[in-house]
Amino acid sequence: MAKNITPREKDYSQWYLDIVKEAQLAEHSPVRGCMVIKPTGMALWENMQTGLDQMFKDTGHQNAYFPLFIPKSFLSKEAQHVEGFAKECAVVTHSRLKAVDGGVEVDPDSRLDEELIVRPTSETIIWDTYRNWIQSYRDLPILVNQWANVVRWEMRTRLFLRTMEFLWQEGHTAHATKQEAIDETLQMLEVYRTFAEDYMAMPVITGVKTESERFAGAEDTYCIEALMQDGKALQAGTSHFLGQNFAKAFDVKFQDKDGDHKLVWATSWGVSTRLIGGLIMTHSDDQGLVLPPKLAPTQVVIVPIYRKDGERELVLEYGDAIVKELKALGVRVKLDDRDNFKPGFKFAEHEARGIPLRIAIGPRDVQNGNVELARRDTLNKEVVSRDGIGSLIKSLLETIQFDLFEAAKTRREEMTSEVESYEEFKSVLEEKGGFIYAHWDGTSETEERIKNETKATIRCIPFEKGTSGNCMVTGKPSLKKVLFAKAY
RNA sequence: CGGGGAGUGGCGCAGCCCGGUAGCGCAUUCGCUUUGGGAGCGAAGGGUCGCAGGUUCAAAUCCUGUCUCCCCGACCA
Repeated sequence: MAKNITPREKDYSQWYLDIVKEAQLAEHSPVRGCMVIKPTGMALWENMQTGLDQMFKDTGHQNAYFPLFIPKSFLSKEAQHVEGFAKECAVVTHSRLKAVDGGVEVDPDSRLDEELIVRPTSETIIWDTYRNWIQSYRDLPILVNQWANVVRWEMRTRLFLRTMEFLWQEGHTAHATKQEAIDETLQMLEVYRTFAEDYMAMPVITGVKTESERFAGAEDTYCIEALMQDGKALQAGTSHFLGQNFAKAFDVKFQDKDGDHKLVWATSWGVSTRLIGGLIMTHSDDQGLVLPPKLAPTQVVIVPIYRKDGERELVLEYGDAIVKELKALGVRVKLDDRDNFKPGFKFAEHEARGIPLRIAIGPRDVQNGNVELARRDTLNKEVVSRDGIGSLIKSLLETIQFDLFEAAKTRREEMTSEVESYEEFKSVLEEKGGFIYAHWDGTSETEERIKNETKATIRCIPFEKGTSGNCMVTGKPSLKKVLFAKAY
């Protein structure tokens, strides 16, 4: 195991990869562009799933599951949608292999009449299904979510942030009215904002995407945008108002109270394992991963310290009692009783894995009725009384959760600028990076020009109120400043 | 898909230029000593050198092809 996580500054990518590796979250698979999520990483994702899933249920949604394979013809039904995804699809063309001297080859006789696409997203197959589910206004709304894997044949991949196959959830809802669909879109965006901020302790900016950044097939794409420690933005979640595009493409109509047949209004929304990448880049430091208590698979680890066998039993017994007490309070706690590692090694290892709180217990502590408590986020250590440890830890976990969010928010604010001129924009982008608010004339041409010249994109048109002014590039009128950044 | 770098025991690397039976550190196993910030000594096990061809008496090393990974671009959650 490496002694240290690599220093940042120049080598942010390497720093990121080292954290993923040292924290045992995931590793590259021999399969091109794919990733193996290790048990520790999966435990983290499961906690995220649990939190999100509960929020979906609380807002009236149910889970369902749709096929992995999508007939090619489905994908061609919505013009914008095809254009967006056609270039990155895995296609199944055959159904059999046959043995050929020691190996296998694709059996040419098994060619499929219609190729199957491995879903890059499920709008098409779901809307094809919804057609049969929806007859009357009484069948609406349909509020369904699916937890699934999807495949996008990306040119370049990066662990968690962009892999060929990734895990996600995709919500797909159908509504009788436009307003109801828009409300749903915004409601789910708010769910994502709440999850990012309250669970992940990752502050986000909410807003709407420009036309060029919009989801293929959507009328409006809303998003949450987070800022990573290297000053690059990460699109952490999207919620789309799909209008009637998919209803038209898949002929999904319902008979309304007034007897008229009407097209259904749609939304879709999703977040993926990319959130784990965002979590890593939001909080981690040079000691490794830092996890917010609400999501940490293990919230507290107890490290026993001893010299002689008698001491080992003594501290383990002391530690066991604390484990029981914390478990009874619903704290996820582990006692690290491995005898083949020294305490110092364990300290470093648990820090690299991001466990929010560490309790060290030596004979001295048992003697005095104390424990040593160490916070992962601040790396501060203090000796506290063993009595009342349960309630202290409960409140400390909450404090850490809160402090992580505040620290991340402060970092983001330090990395956020507001500029008036294009020159200023370029120099801030060059020297500081981060989020930059600037006026823009609302055209794709200007947006494209800025992107080509600076690599910065419009992350979103924020919901926040702003004042009008003039586009920093063309001088044309602008209603309010929009959010720019270089992005992952 | 363009430009750059790299694939050698589980991990990190040396060896390659100049061909001659594969080495170091960490990890693993065993023993003893250690244990309040990544332990020490001794012994042992483990590799068709990414893959496929070619040159050669002989290939990790030279040649050709191919796959994968990393970094920078274009594309994207």
